[in-house]
Amino acid sequence: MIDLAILGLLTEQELHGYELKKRLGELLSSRASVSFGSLYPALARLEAQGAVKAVEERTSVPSAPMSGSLVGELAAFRARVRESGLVKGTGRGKKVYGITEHGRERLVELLSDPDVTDDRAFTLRVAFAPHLPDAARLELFERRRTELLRRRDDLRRRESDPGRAGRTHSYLRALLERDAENLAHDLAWLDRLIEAERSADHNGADRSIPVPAPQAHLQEETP
Amino acid sequence: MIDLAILGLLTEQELHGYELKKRLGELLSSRASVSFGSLYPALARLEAQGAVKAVEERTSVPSAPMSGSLVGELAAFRARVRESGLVKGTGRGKKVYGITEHGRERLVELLSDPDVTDDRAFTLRVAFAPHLPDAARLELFERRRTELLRRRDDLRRRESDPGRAGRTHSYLRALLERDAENLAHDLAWLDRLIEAERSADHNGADRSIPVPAPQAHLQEETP
DNA sequence: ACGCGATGTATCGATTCGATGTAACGACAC
DNA sequence: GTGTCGTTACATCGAATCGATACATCGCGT
Repeated sequence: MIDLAILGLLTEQELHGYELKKRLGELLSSRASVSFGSLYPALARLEAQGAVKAVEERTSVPSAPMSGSLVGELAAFRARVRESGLVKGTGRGKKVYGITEHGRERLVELLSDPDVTDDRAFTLRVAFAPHLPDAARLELFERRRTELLRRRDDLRRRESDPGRAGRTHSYLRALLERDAENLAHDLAWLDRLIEAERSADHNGADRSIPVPAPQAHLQEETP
Repeated sequence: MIDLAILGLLTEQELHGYELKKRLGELLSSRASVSFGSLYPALARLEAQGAVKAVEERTSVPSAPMSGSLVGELAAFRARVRESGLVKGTGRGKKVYGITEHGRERLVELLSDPDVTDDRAFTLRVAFAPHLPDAARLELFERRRTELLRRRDDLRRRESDPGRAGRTHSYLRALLERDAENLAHDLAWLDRLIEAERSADHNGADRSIPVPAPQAHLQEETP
């Protein structure tokens, strides 16, 4: 859900569309960002719902000395044209969005919804985890863990399926192997995260330091 | 692209929509399959393009003894209603699709297109790699390798970005770490795949055995 | 005899993507 | 100063896809 991403980013800072997309690109690891074709409609949607609101609209920086009257005339003409709505492109004039109280509520709602098991959504939720209370955060991690375990069982069932054995060539086996390894790796990472979370909760919990140690893990097996 | 998936599966065996979806679910690892909302339109599209064609349409199994004349009346009535186009659902009557010569050409085209760097697409391509000549297959793997290296450099640049240092909390660092590890892991897997491919090409190349050894790797570093 | 879950085809509205258009701005060249 | 190029920025379009839902039949268990 793109709504989650927008609200999460706007909670931390007021931003305009273009900047929003850039930040999302960093968060979601370069690829797998969102396109303008979904971002702008989503912003309009959220604004209509009252979850965000336009804060500022700079049509022209007043400090810039325009020197000539002709330039001023031109700008005024263009403003009139734009106002008339006869032209598509609106040119420069960044719309800065901010989150509302309602938007903040919606964010917590989206962060906690247990029905979404999407990978992208989980990444976003971790990124915005500081906005969740400790209990909800741990619950989120545990739910993810259950989901990953479910997938691993799925995979194992498929690996030891006598039916497909015949029409399975080496490349398919390689893919299966990759999936299994990736899954195991993800589980190990998640377990480290949970462990760090637990030990941070025990004492006073400095939420800004606990980077999980890169080698620790507590992965039980079901052989 | 869903076209790739459909054509690839139909090359190996004639199938109907529902079965197609099931196979795709297995191939793309349970989640990340496709929905009927894209599958059926895609099949119609491909049929219009002449890449696939409906082979068989079983409307009713003739061996089933319907015993009563009333049942026959009812079925006839329903057939009439369906024919009139006033009703949406068309009920049972599986449409089995097969690939055409044109479809086979299109498949090779889709398997080789160098502009698609999508993860899903790569997985599908590996799954259907046996339909590619040796050279094209190796090229595909090498292109993937380049793409993964590009992403790794992207990630490293982001890791050592002094600008973001301030507003980066522990969860963001954990996410970044996860991405880096996943990427390294994927690269190692790919290198094993390439290695297996190369050694298979040297001799007679039994394309059905060479599963890459789980521990080998030849990952050069850019420290 | 009957209901219920699996198998099947199909469509709808909403969302998202990818491409494209428009435009202002900064910077540098000349 | 005035081209014109690259970056920033907003916006929309058509196509692809999703998730939900409808409709219909088969087969099974009870």
